[in-house]
Amino acid sequence: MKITLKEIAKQLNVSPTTVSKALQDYPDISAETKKKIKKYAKQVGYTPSIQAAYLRTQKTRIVGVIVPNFTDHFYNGLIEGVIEKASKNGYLVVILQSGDSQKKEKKMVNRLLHQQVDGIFISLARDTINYDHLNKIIESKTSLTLFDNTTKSINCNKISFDERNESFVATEHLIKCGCKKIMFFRDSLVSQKSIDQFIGYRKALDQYNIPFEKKYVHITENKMDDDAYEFIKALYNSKSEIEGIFIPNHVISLGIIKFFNEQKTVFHNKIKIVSFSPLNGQQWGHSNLKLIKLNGKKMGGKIIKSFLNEQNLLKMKLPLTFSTELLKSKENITNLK
Amino acid sequence: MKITLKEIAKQLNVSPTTVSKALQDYPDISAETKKKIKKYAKQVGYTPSIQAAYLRTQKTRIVGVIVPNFTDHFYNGLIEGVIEKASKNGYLVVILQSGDSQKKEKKMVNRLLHQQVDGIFISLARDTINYDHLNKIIESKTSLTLFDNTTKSINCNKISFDERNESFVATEHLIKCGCKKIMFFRDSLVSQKSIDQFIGYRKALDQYNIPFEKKYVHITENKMDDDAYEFIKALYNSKSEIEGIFIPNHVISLGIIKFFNEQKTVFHNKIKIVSFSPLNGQQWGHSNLKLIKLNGKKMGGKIIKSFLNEQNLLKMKLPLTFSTELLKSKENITNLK
DNA sequence: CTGAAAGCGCTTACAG
DNA sequence: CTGAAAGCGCTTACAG
Repeated sequence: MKITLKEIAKQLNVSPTTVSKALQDYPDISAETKKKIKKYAKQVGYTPSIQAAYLRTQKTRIVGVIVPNFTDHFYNGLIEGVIEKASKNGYLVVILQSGDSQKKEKKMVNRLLHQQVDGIFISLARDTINYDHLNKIIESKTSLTLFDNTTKSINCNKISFDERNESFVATEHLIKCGCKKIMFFRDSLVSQKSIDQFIGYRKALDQYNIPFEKKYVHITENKMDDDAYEFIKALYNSKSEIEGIFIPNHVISLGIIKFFNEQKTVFHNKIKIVSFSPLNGQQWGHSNLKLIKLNGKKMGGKIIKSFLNEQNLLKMKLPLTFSTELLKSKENITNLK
Repeated sequence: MKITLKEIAKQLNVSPTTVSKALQDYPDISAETKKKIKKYAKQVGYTPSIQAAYLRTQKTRIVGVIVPNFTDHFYNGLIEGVIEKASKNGYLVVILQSGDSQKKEKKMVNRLLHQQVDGIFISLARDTINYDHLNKIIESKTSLTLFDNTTKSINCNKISFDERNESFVATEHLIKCGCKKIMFFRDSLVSQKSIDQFIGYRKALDQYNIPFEKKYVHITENKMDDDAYEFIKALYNSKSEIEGIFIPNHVISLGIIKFFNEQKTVFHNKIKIVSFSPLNGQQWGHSNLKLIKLNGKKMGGKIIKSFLNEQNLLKMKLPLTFSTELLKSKENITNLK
């Protein structure tokens, strides 16, 4: 049924070698032969089996992406960007979700390695503190790109937002709006991303001589949105003096917004919020909410770009060099009243 | 570097055949030998190369999903469901987006076929009217499951919502709320899904003796949300007498909601809306909006279930039988005031 | 310019 | 119960 190289060779009275070479444009095949073979191959709709070729090329034309979750729309956009750019370059993309768990993340890396994908791209789970699995990827000569939540301990291509600066700007904005008592939500005590966000927040407070108070930092537990919802509700009922909230995470903001929409008036005009988000703000209907847009799709494209670059170096047998890219959010916060 | 079957055989002084059989639990290998080989394999972390095995087994352990877009959160949930269930069963999932274009859909099917995936799952693009690519899948002995937007012209496993009934119930509900002039949004004139939705809408009107008026049906163009936004805005400005709106599509509802949130008061209390949606309603802050929840994740799981079932029949060399499953929405509409 | 041969890492029908 | 041999569909170093 399925047509093979051998079959084509037979039909055309040449050797399989010649067919294979012609299709790959080897310079030692005559133009005439190439033309004949290519024409016939096209006619019968032949394309070499990727699986069979793998045995020799060691390439599967598949890459894998591991994200913490699918709830955060940021990752949906990112995945879209990865798939779009990968498709254009002939790669298929396998998607996996770590559930923000180091254990699952390790399992998935193993599965991907087992499938012998050409590249693995990971936004680390928020509790990942051991990097054996990442070293294993590198040892197996598979391309590794870390994005969004990365780590300094591993030497590979990295792409993330300039979390420190973005958090500084967000916090500074709340301060400039007159807020002094500013809540900060944190989803992890160990992830690089969360640490950088915290540093940015602290830096802004310091710069404006606002004392840091531990009680204004809330660590969200597993169900980030529910946790945030309950927390803000309790805060509201306790007649807290909070003036501003900085939420560096879309999922957490879902919980907060849910509460605000339930309350309508009261809280609305009192508390100012800045949140990182992949969405447009207007849909939420909360005038004191300002979203700093994070463009996941763009980051997705950059991931593939860095991967293709590495593949190219590999092919040319050149030494690998790694880069760390810091992206900016899409728009600055300016119109928070 | 990478350990092979041959290498293990050498270390253990047995033949590669024996190792292969032991690892697959062939009954003709002694328990003792099996134990020894398995232990060693585990110790050195050996797993057979999927790529190499393919040449004989013709299985890649990869399946592909093609959805119209990633904008509709319904598909995000669905993809999550597919990945979760597939992972549990040792399959990796490749995700592709057709952009609701038949042309792109065909290209992607070809790419997936080229990779020789074990199964392909498609929600057809809304303009797909030619099914050659689907027949090609079937001819190549690859499992095909159609979901969400399917077609009667192809014989394979199918899973979708009971669109006719859901649309009937939605329309009926608006009628029971006192609406007579009910708008219906439609995203395609040719897709089975859209046709069924239209039939349900018509049926409800007929049953309650409400004359069907063509002007109450609006066909959304490419950018569904923007189109819907502009349309509802114009409708509002023209002081239309519309009383209720039935939106059978989440992306369209995004445009409508955007407008309502801009208007706040006026429209709010006048027009009742029912929309299919994968989201929770409370976040939108529109009291006259009722969402009929479509559980994408559940559908995703069912897709894999039907696939595994087919793979099983194939393995047993039993004749294939196909099923068409109609799912219900998660909750009935009851609390629309 | 062309092709015979080896080999990538497995699986399985067959022989013993 | 074990293993030699063929073969899955390609690619490429080598010979001519």
